[in-house]
Amino acid sequence: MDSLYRPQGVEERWQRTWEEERLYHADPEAPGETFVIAVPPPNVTGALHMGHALNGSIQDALVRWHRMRGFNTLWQPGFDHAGIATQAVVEKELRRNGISRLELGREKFVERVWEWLHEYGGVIMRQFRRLGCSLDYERERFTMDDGYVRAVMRFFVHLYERGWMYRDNRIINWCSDCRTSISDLEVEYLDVDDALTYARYPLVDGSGSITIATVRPATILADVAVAVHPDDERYRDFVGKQVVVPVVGRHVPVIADERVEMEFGTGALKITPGHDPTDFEIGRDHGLAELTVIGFDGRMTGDIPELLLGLTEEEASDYVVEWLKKEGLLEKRESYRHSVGHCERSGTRIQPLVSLQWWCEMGPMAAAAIEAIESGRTTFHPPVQNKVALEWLRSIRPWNVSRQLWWGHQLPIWYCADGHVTCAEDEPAACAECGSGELTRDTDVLDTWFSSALWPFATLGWPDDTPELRRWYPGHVNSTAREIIFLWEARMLMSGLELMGDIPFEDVIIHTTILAPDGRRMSKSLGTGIDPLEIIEQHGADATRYGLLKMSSGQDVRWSNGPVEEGRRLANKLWNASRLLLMAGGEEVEARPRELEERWILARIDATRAEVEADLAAFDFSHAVDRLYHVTFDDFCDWYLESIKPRLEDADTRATAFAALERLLKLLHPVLPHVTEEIWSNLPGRESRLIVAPWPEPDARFAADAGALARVQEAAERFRRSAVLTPLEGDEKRIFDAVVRPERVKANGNVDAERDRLRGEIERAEKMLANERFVAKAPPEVVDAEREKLERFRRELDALG
RNA sequence: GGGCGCGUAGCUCAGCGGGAGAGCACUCGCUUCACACGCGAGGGGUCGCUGGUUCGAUCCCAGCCGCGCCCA
Repeated sequence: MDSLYRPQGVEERWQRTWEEERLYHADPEAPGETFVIAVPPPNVTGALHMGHALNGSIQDALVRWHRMRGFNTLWQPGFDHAGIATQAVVEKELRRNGISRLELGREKFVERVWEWLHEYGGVIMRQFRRLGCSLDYERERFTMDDGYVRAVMRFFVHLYERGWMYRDNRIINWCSDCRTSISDLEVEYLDVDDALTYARYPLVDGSGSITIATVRPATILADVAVAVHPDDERYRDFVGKQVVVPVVGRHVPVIADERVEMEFGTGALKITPGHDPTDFEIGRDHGLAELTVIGFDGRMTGDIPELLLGLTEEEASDYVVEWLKKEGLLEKRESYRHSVGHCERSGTRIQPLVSLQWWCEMGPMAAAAIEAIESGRTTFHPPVQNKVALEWLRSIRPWNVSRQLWWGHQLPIWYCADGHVTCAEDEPAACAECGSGELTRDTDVLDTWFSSALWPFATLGWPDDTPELRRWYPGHVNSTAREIIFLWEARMLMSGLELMGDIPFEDVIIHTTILAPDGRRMSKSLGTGIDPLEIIEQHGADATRYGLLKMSSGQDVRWSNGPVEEGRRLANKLWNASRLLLMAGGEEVEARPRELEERWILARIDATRAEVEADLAAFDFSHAVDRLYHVTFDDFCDWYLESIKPRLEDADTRATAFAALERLLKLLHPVLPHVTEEIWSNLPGRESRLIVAPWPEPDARFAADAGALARVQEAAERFRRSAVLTPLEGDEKRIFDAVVRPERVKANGNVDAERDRLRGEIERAEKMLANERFVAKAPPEVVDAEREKLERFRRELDALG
């Protein structure tokens, strides 16, 4: 054994071994209480980033812990098909070869996507393996698998039959770059510097004009009204009158609506239901027309002057502003900074657009999810996230599920020539309404998250009644990043309750966000990302896992190498501690403590077991890992091993030491699986793997000795600090001599320094106890504790003479 | 605009009503027969600011100043 632990090679070897020996594999027939986590399905085109690595470390720690505890444990792997992202990647490749998607045609294009995926897709599962994640890779699922597609169709038809799926012309978020609608959750709001244009709309009766303010002059062409607040005195007389829309000359009414902000601009709002979400709502309530003048390609269209057709919005805006100026209707323009929706994938400014799309009514499903959270059947961690999830569910709006893409689950909707709608899982022979055999399928596909919502049970075979589904649904834990709650957890809850009649998981861990070292988000586009695989190469997967868990305290943290290096030192320390024992030899592994320090370390390890269990159960990984670090360095190495060194040739001592090490390795395994398995394999008489070794049972036999070294440790501290020897006897003296070896230590301090320290302590305690109000009002146990401390310090000072 | 959170040692972070902690970095001493990715010792903090509650506040409350996130 090398004196320096080198994870490279060791880790890959165990990763292969565990998987080849099928130790990651879950069997529905196997006994035991179940523990199930469905991995948040990563994007099939994606590569491992720090968030995945953190989430993988968290889930694997829980999974390994439960597996050791004898649970029937499933960690379900797989991918989602990432409609927009995948289509974009393949389109980009096509363009490099000078081919457009449209030239190729839908069928051929989809074939190309599959080819691309077979070649380049799914790398992330290899990367999860490299992190040591014990997913049941044999069960890998993809949201585009045949069986999964059937589940998605079943879900859609189910919702349709419930009356919750409908087609409607409503305002959507259109990305003219991706050429599809996107959901509200895929819109990212960014501050943008714009100009606010103040334009006068003359009254038709010639009695004056009303001035509106807009950041989008081009949309004036689609105006159908001007709205003012009903309480706004300035405009009271205008309500009910008609104004002339600039450029197009349309006569539109001035209406009153409470949604108008009196303080904004002039207090008069132009209403463009075709291109603004608020205007759309107002328009619907007032029965206004929904004109659109910007098309799916982002260019001007519709019933507008011919010379504007085909212009960009910006060009059209320039034209409108010039026109206003020429006509004397431009009051002013001023710079204006505001928040504007952008497509989170392409970065393009979102075009709100009225468009015919399929919608899902979410209210009833949300109500069930709300109940599940309120009743505590599903709990978010940290608890504040319960509120966040509830808030969103309570204000839920219809979900636009149509995407104008080719890659994804095509809607199970067919239209006949008369426009009748037939919804069916499989292609129907005839129109459900008129019997016509001439049917065309809706060309849209479903939002990727529509299929991900089924992940916890579609991966287990739903809608079939499979042994897996019966055994492993409902699952237990879901772990994710904060911004995914609404996209995924909320929807999995809703679909699980609706289709399975039960929650998909009991606990949702919303993990820490790891920021770049400078405090910005880690992002590929900003160039602030740190590649976890590089960290693994440098320090090992164990150290990386340790570091990530150490950083995972709940609060967002800036990435630093420190915690990872701490993990590397821990692995190295453990390795060398094991070397010491292995080099001493011995064939037995049995706890038969003869000496105080042996009972003490067994008690300390058992206490750590309880603490680590409590931490893991509370999803407090940072503290769990911290305890493991200190019990290994401080208790096991610095005190226990040092104190048994003089007796290492004794068989009982070695057998007990192996037993203690074995327990320590078990506690560390969920965090540092590789180095612990490697050491385990070198212990005498190993026939099974640590990964499936039983987690240590509670062992109270030595609990009474958990504090047995307190006096020795205090004496060591005093001696090292001031060279003052505390009189000790028996075991305490023997341990002190073995660990501290006072004969070899040159004193760093002196008796005077120790006296000064004790005098300071005494002064502080005396001052507190001299305060009558403290003695009268503080809880008696606090006062007593202070008195005891004072006595102890006085005793110690006396002992120094 | 609505909501949430954070400002603690040079750095990254714990602690959250009774003597300010960890890891790293720094200084000093150790070629101690497991480990220098080690062992031991040490320096370093008006716990963002201002008030309030309390016998006692880094911790609770209010306001302010910075920083960030989520949602619209």
